[in-house]
Amino acid sequence: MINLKLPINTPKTRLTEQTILTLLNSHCNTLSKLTQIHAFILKTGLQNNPLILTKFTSTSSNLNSIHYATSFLFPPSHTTSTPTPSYDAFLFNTLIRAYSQTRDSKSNSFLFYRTMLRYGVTPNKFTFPFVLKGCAGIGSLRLGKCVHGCVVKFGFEEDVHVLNTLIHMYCCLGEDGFEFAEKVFDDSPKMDTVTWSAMIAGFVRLGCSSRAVDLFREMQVMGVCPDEITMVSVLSACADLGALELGKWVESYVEKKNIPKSVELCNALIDMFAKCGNVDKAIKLFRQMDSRTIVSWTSVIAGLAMHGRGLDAVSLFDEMVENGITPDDVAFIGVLSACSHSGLVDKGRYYFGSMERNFSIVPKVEHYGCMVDLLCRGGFVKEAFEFVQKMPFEPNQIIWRTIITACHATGELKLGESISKELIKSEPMHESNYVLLSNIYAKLRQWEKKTKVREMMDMRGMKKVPGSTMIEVNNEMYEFVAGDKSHDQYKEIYEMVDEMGREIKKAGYVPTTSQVLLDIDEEDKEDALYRHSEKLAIAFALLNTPPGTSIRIVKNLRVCEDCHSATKFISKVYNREIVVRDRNRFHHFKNGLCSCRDFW
DNA sequence: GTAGGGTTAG
Repeated sequence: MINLKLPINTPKTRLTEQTILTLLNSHCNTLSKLTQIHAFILKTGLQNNPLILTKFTSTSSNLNSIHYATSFLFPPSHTTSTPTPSYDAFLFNTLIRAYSQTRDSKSNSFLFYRTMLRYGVTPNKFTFPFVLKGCAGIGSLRLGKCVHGCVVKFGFEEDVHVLNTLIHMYCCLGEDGFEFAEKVFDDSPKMDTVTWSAMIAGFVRLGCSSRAVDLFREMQVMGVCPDEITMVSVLSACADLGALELGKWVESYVEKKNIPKSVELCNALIDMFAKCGNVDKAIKLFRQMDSRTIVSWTSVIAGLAMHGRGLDAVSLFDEMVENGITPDDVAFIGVLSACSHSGLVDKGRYYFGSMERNFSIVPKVEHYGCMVDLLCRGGFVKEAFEFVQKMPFEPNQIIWRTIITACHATGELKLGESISKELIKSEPMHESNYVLLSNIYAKLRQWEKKTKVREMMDMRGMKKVPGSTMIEVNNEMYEFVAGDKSHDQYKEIYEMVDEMGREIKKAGYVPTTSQVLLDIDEEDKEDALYRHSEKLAIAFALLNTPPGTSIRIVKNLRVCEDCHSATKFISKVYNREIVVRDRNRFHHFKNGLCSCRDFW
């Protein structure tokens, strides 16, 4: 209980006001203390004091206390025997800001902006950045445009803070919103570091990382200095592209320009190195950090998971817990996927169980998804199926696709067929559902049915996402698709591919033609395999990089069985370490072996 | 009392 003794002989109201403000400054970190202070405020009759109202709102840092503060400000009508308090813009701004900073209640920002107008309070220049930040989390373009209209109506369309948040908000509203972000950006009368950062981050969020990098270069040409926040987004873009050389350049740029290495920047560096194939460097940076957050730990754990270093990931997770860091739901996704990629079925079961038992974290659908994947890859397809039927959620599309992939791999083709058909019914515009069904028919050698699936896709105007491989050579990113002839060097590349084929065959490579899901003869199948984008990229790398150096490539889909086998031989015959990032994980090929131990 | 950033199952 808070002990309050009021000194004698002081003007009572003034003194009480100060006491409450002091209390709010020092005792506001939990809901129960806030409740006690509230009781005290009611006792003193100061519940309408504007200073106290604002302080009470601004000190409510977690969601429960914000809700509590709200119910204090806007009590249910039957309890309002006291006169209506005097609300001002400052008070509303405080409340709107509090909600804009929450994870799941951002929409209340807009709600209280409306309440503000209803109470006849005019928004000021601080109001809109908060409201717009809230709107960014709601995801409605219509609402966003409506608030944009309000910005204009109240005459804040030239305020640089407002403009920057406007760009940010539109960037959070998907492709449709993005057009408006670009328009605001292009028309901006004042552009500062934040304006550019917001737009660069927007490109990354939309998955247009190379355009984000282009914009960063443009920013430099325009003479605007990037800061640590800009660099975080640029590093995200590098991570997404798998552009290690560019990422390293960013790291040295940060050093050279003395850009402060915030925790977030270090986390972004860790993530970049892990996603660009150098997880050891990520660990090194992590160990050098003075202070780490849960995100730092999770980034390394997820990085190790991606590289198939499950045991390292698990021991880092344990080390984190031993260090008194409470894992959150994201950290569990990291450790569970680590178990999954390394076949650590029992460990995965243990961590899943410990979520609620030891940390009171209720597993979300993603965690169940990890478990399904873990069981499927571990060969327990039947158990995975039972697990899905018992789980407290409706399984989502991702979970069904995991099971179908497992059915394909383990030969449970009839089961895979029936689930795929159901999936197509429920989600007819998702092309990968058709691809899965078509692959199953290919494995069953039912060419007619397979053709029908493809026809169905054509009829609905859908196309299979083409496989593509990216490679960074001399700080440039090159992209290859199957059968690509757009490159200047294409003749040499195809000659190299032929040579590679001859050399690895001598070493014992046998093409895995069953993977080619077309009804064509074996020789043509072999030809189709040689045109795969990853083989073209590797040939390109062999031609354009010094002997003995490692080759890093990034594939947009999962690496196919034949390319996996061929790459093992190439690594041996040409004495190259080849690091392949596919859609799900990394493969480190060295001396004829792969780090995934053919388990992926 | 204002804006932009880091980890997330296949």
